[in-house]
This record gives sequence, C-alpha cells and structure tokens, in this order.
Amino acid sequence: MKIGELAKLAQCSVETIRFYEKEGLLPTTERTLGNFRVYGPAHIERLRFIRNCRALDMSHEEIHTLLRLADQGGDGCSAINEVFDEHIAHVDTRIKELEQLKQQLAELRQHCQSNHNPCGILQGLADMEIPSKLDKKRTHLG
Amino acid sequence: MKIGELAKLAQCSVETIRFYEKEGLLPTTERTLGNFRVYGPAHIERLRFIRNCRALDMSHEEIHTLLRLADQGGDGCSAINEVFDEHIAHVDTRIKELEQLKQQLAELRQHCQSNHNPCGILQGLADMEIPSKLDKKRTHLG
DNA sequence: TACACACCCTGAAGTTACTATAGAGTCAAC
DNA sequence: GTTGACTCTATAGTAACTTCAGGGTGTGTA
Repeated sequence: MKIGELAKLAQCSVETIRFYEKEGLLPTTERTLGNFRVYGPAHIERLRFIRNCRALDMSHEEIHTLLRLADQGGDGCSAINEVFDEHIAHVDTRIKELEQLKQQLAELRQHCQSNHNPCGILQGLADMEIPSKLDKKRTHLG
Repeated sequence: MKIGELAKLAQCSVETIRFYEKEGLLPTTERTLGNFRVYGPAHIERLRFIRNCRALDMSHEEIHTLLRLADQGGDGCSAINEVFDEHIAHVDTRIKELEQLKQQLAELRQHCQSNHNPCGILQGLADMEIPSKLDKKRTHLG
C-alpha cells in the first residue's frame, strides 16, 4: 500500500503521515525502487491509534509515551493509567476555564443590546480587571 | 513612561508589547534620543483592552476587528455584537467538544482498572472508530 | 513513442501568540 | 569609569500541522 491509500484509510492527509514519520510517531518504512513508501496492516493500526489519540486531544508527547508503553507490552497498565488520568485532568481544567470565560462574555454582552456611543461592550473590555487566568501556565489544550 | 513600566501596569511582558507593536495591535510610538519607546495613558488603555480581549481568548484577528471598530467610533455596535456573538459561539462549541471528549475518555478509562495484558485502554484506543471531530475545521480555541 | 495526468518525493516556509536568546546600546548612580 | 538595570534589534523556538516549490514515478491513451 502506498501513502495515499493509507491516508484514506486513516482519514488524514498524506502530509500528516510524512510528518508523523519525521516526528518518530510512525516508523520509517521500506521503499519501492522508485522511492515510494510502502505500508502494511501494522502501519494502519498504528496510525489509527495515533489518530484516535489526537481525536482525544492528546499531545504528541502523550502519544509517544503511550506508544512506548504499548511497544514494551506487558505490565505498563499503571503508567498508562497515569498518562490517561492526567490527560482527563487537562480536559477537565480546560472545560472549567472555558465555562468561566463564557460567563464573563455573557456578562459583557449584556452591556450592549442596541446602538449607542460609547459601546457598552468596548467600554467593558477597556474597564475589566485583567483576570488572573493569563498568569497561569496553560496545558497543551487551547 | 518606558516599556518596562507599561508592561507592569498591563501585567504582561516587555516582549509581548513589542510583539503587539509589530503585529499592528499597538501603534508605533515616539522614541527618546536613546531610541527607547515612550508611552502615555492612551497606550495603557489600549494595551489593557487588548489584554482583556486575550484573557477572553479572542484571537488577534478578532481584536484587530474590535480595535478598528473602536477607532472608528460611533455606530459600530451591531458589528461589535457580531464579533462578540461569534466568539461566544466559538467558546460554546469548544466546551461541547471537550465535554464529549471527556465522556469518551471516561469510557475508555473504564477499560482498565488493574494490570492486565493487553491493556484495555490501549486496545480501546486501537479499536475506536475515528470520530468525525477531526474532519471539522477548528476555531482558534484549542 | 510521446504526452498527459495522478501520484509520490524532499525541503523549506507559513500558521498562532507568544517566549527565549544573543549581542549590543542607554542611562543613572556610585 | 564602571556597575547594573534597563532597553534595542534580529533570530529561533514552541505545537501540530498545512502549504508550497520544484522536482521524480508510473500508468493510460493517442
């Protein structure tokens, strides 16, 4: 199988596959005489694994860790659970942040229902106290 | 006022201010004889406006639009509301995505409570159907 | 045989919103 | 005159790709 076919099977672009190879998420493959990459079933499985992790918003670093643990085989469950639990915590944190944000936005939005000058929203944006959020370090999620 | 003082007042780094200037969010300023940037009250207000927008996770593009509308003055309220409502929609979309994600993660997490081989989580990650989410275009919100 | 056309290759640059670093200049105080 | 805090520009790095330029491969058709 060539790269285009693999891309279709995994619902991603050809460029993404080449990028994953460069990143070390996918192994380098054999090549045809014409220097085309050749893939087999094992590659499909690994790529789908990666794409599923990405769909769950895991970072490449997290995926690397999981792949290493998967390649080791055996009793890596507690390490795997750790990666997973941390990731769930990231998602949770981000949801809470966004919900707070949404509330602030809704409040500001109240400031302007019709045309007037100066605009209440702009005024609100100028007058807001800078929230502490910008001080915190972010996770890899937005 | 020099750049360091402005940075303190707006709770951001000196580099960020120079970056905003290069991006066109902040206007270029006058300089001292020694080529140091000089700022006044108007700059504080504009920078705080920008930082507040960023705290609300607006993109530079959105902020640019708002600043243009603010600079025009007058009756831009409906355009402003449009930018705002779109942004609120982005936040809302992202929250819903993340909540769906969280549920998927929780389900996968169930697959593994203790050590076993092959690990249920890894198996689940390999077997998942690739969610449609990756097809969709993302907003600027991670 | 010639050519079109779909597919593949590499390497580099662009995206977003910064942060970090290098190497140099400014300025006030001691 | 020198220390130290501050400033300047320009460049590279971050994450996870996407896009582009400039080519090569392989197959089908005229």
